[in-house]
Amino acid sequence: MDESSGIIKEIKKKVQELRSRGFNLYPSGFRRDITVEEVLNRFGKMDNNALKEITDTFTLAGRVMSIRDFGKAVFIHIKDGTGKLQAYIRKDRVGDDDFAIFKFIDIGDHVGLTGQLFRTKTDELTILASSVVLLTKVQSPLPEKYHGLIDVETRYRQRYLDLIVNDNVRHTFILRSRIIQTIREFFDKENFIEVETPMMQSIPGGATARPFKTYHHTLGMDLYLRVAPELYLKRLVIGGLEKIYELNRNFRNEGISTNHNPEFTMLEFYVAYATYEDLMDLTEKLFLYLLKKLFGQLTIEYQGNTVNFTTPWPRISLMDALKDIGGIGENVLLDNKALIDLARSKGLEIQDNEGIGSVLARLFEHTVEPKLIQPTFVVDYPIEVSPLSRRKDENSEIAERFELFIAGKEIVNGFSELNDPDDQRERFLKQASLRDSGDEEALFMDEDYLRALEYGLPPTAGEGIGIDRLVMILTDSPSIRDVILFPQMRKK
RNA sequence: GGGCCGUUAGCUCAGUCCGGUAGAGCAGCGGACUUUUAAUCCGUUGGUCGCGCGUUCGAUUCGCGCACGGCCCA
Repeated sequence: MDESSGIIKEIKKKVQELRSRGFNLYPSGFRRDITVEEVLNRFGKMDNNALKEITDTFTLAGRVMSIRDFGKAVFIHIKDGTGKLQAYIRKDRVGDDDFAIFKFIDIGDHVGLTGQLFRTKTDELTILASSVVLLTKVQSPLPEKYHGLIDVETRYRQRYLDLIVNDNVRHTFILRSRIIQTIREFFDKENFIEVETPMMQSIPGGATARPFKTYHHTLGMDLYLRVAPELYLKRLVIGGLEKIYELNRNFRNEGISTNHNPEFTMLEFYVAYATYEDLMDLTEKLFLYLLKKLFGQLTIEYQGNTVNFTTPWPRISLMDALKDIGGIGENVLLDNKALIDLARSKGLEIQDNEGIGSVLARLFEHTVEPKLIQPTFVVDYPIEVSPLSRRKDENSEIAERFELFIAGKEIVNGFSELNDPDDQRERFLKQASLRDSGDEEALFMDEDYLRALEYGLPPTAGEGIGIDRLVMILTDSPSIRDVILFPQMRKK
């Protein structure tokens, strides 16, 4: 314990000194009667003459963020959950004893203050303390006030420090909360109900992704953390819950990058008696609601690009996107061997038994996706990469499916649901054979889900929205770790 | 999995190319100061230079390996 650095030793010395004087460094029961934000709202525009009329005293609490010591008087800034306010503590106001104790204060300590408001010479609204109490003593120093905390590793591992020191981080997570709240509000208004389905599943399903595996001791069975709630939500539609959504965590045992965290937040929603085209309309409506409510405008800046959400958004087929945006010639698109050669020449690893639908999808990811800055729906995905989607009536190799791209990122995946149990069984079988040949992302055969489909899933459309990526775009954050409070890190 | 970069005081960073056991600012500590706000002024403490091995008389510096992190690629 005593191997701590000099600065920590100094603080611990103060702690000992104060304790030996019988001081409680962690008292309970202090109550504030106003927050910084309320002070600023009520008195932020008053000049000193107006403030003199206010004879009330106020009691605030907050963390000490800076100290300017003048001997017999001290200026500090305190910060509470709503803002920052200066306090002026004078020996002749708080008394010799309290002032002597106050001299032990460190940056980072929580204090309670009572006093009246005034403006300083430099016109800053300030509370002139008539009493000061220590509410919580820090025993570790805060990062420096001016440069803040920059080291990204420390910011993620000790997010509390990041939040204390970096106001923009705090704003990002407050905005994240408001985004999620507004999404729920939208779906409530649209008469959806929110449901919760299992995170621990005996057969993981709903997305082609490698799952995390765990074990239930009492039941004596393997369980998987869900990669998607999809198959359970469709069971509920079968059960007659016609408009539902779930907004919660998914887990995928895959790499970590600026766009991927092993656990991430997903919104999925389902509408009975609707098609994927209806969902594209609903998605536009949702985004307009979010943008207007949160920003009061339809354009935002993301990493130097202006993104304009004005509807309608273009709807372009995957093949057209490859041709017009990816710059791939029509003759190549229609020639399987040429496509595979092209993909390999771009550095993609294509297995010999890989289907052409998969090659197309991966070429799309590589050549088109990063270029889709403005909101764009891409439609008509190959059936091969859409094992839960309904086939188009006019082309059985194409799915009634869309994805939405914004700022070069896949944000949304939606489709008309496959509700033919026989077709679904065939798709599962195809996935199972992929799994047998080593594809750990392929879907598991799910007899229980097939049984549910036998009872009749009405024509239904469903959609998933990656909430973390959406929050990235709406908060202008370059990495998913900037919008997840505690991103996954290696053990140190 | 591969490539590149980083890891030095509590924080933010120099120094390392060209080897001789380290500096600054802030923070801290002591002192002065009752309207400052990156307060100011005087003085001052603080380091297993990420870890290990190697080369060398001598390694924070050079080499190799490892750990953690970042960016890019797969």
